[in-house]
Amino acid sequence: MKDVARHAGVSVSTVSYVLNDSGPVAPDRRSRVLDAVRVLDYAPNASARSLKRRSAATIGLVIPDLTNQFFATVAEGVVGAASANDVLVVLCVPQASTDAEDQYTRLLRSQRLDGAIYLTGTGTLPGAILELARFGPIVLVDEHIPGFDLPSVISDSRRGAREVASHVLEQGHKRIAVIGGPPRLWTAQQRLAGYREAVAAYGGDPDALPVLLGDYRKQSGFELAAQALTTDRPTERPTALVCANDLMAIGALEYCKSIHLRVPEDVSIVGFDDIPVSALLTPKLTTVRQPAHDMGYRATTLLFDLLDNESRTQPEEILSTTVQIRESVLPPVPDAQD
Amino acid sequence: MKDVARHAGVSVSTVSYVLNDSGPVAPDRRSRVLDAVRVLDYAPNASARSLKRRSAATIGLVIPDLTNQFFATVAEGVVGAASANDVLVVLCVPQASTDAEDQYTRLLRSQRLDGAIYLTGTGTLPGAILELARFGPIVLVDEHIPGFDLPSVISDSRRGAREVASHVLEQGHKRIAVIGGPPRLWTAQQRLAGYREAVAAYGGDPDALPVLLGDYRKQSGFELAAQALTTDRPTERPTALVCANDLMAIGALEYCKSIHLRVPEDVSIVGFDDIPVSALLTPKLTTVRQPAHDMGYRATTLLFDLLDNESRTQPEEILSTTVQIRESVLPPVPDAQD
DNA sequence: TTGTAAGCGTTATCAT
DNA sequence: ATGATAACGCTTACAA
Repeated sequence: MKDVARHAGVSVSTVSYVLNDSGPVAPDRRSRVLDAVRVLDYAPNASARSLKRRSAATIGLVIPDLTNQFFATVAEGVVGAASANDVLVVLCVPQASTDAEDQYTRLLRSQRLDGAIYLTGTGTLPGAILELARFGPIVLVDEHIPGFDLPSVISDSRRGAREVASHVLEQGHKRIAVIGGPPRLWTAQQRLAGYREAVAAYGGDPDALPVLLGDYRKQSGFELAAQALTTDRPTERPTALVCANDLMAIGALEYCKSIHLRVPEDVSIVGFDDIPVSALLTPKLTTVRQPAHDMGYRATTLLFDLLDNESRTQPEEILSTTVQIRESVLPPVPDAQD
Repeated sequence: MKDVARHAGVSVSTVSYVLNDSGPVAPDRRSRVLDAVRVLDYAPNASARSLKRRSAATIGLVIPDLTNQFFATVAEGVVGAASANDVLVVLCVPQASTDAEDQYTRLLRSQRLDGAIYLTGTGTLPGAILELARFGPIVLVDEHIPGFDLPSVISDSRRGAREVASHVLEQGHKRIAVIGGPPRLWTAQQRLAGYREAVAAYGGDPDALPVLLGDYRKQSGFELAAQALTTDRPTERPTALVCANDLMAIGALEYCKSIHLRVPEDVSIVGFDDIPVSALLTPKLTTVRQPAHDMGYRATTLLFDLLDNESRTQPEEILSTTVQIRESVLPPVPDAQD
């Protein structure tokens, strides 16, 4: 930078002024500086800048599983919003091995990260998140810690769940089993609540709804489907499986195929998330679309608001979900033969 | 840090020595320092450290599309290796809009990134990569620029391609059409070469192999399948579609379904990559597995080698692929009726 | 409008 | 073995 100053015949502060528009500078000198920058092919040193500014223009993105396309899509939204603001995104994937949240607090405290976007999704304990939030702004995506009003962007899971369950009930299904998500996750609770609302609305007893709890992964969908569909009297077998996310729905679908139960003829299945593969399955999965990209994008702009305005913007945004009706649901066959 | 020094009754240099094991320090004083660190809950400032050390302990990961599970899996490998070395990974997703590679060179030059892992995949022009490589070490994953020996981790695409094509030929298919990838991508060339080798090995004329070139995306698989399967005389319709990646294979599969062509009874399809969804499709896709996670991991350790040893380690690693034989291939039906 | 100089929090050199 | 002290490259009062 000194070189630039010398080359342009001005002082370093002048160079800084033009580089940041942070001071008045005569037009001719400004262009001299710009020229020098170009000639010397100068790039400012970001570390020095961060040191001075006490901010690294970098946020963290905590994501439990990149191969889950819902998360991946959120991530693209985050990166999109961040790079539009010249902010870098560092990828944090909590390894089961190392206790990771501790790492992130260190990252926040050491100024390497100005804030973070946090995606839970497979049951991280909220304690870690709260710890994190003490040291810098963090915004939650599709998660909410009851009692602590952390900023977050969520989708209207409850309504989506209610609607998709209503769709199933509307088709005439009476014996429905739910494969829910990890009970400590807010989304899992919301979806469950939505399902129950639907049952109640159709005159059923929400508390009688059979619920099995999984971990949002495919494997648990498979296992819980096995459990749900294995019954002494076949006439009591559920005719529909309502799954709290697509991955588990896919697991359930696989289980059905493995025992030659036809979907949707023998058993209907619905999921939640509308990850890209869901429309590729046979049958195509009826599910609830979450605006994943948007959620990531909005979460990030919310984080930026928190970062530079002290002025609290609305700390919670709710985006809406839409039911995707596809092939995996059909009216149940009459009870008689089975 | 001054506070820590004061609290421990030592000088800042001693604190630095302790924190970095960078100098001799008496055991008692060392523990006094460690205590002070704990008491004051001190975390070193990373910006200052980078400024001094001229390295940010951060690498870039350039990835064209996170929702592609092959890339996502590579990314997990990268993050795994990086965090094992206390190095951060910043996510770079080239937005079509902004000319992105320029951004990355800035990032490298401004010391925010020590190096980068580069995944092409949909045809970024090599020029950009070379430009990048002038300013810092970058390692390519699953890509190779002929003539420039950039460090890279690749999988043995050609062999995988040869093997999967052989499998198809072995089943008795005579009329095969290839849906290839972007011609400027090395992987696309390799796979094509592999297919041709297989044809030659089976006594066919490799140059007579019908090849349509796509862009590795689902949509182009759909369109090219349409093109390949639309022929005046049905007896000349290909009985097998060999696709250079799974996404295009999936597109092809969708096209077949859309016109009620049964897979694999009417037409066999194979892909490449073995992304997770491929085993979920109906029929399950026969494909070639690339060791994606490993590729990311190894690429990253290679990058670290380049970073601290000047000693050139082997600049190109080749990992092996394995054909996954599944349901989407069957022997062709005899020509007569169609 | 422009330049001088004092930090920002580390690390590393050099005396002690 | 330990402690001053000078960088590292930038921003920003403050002075001119």
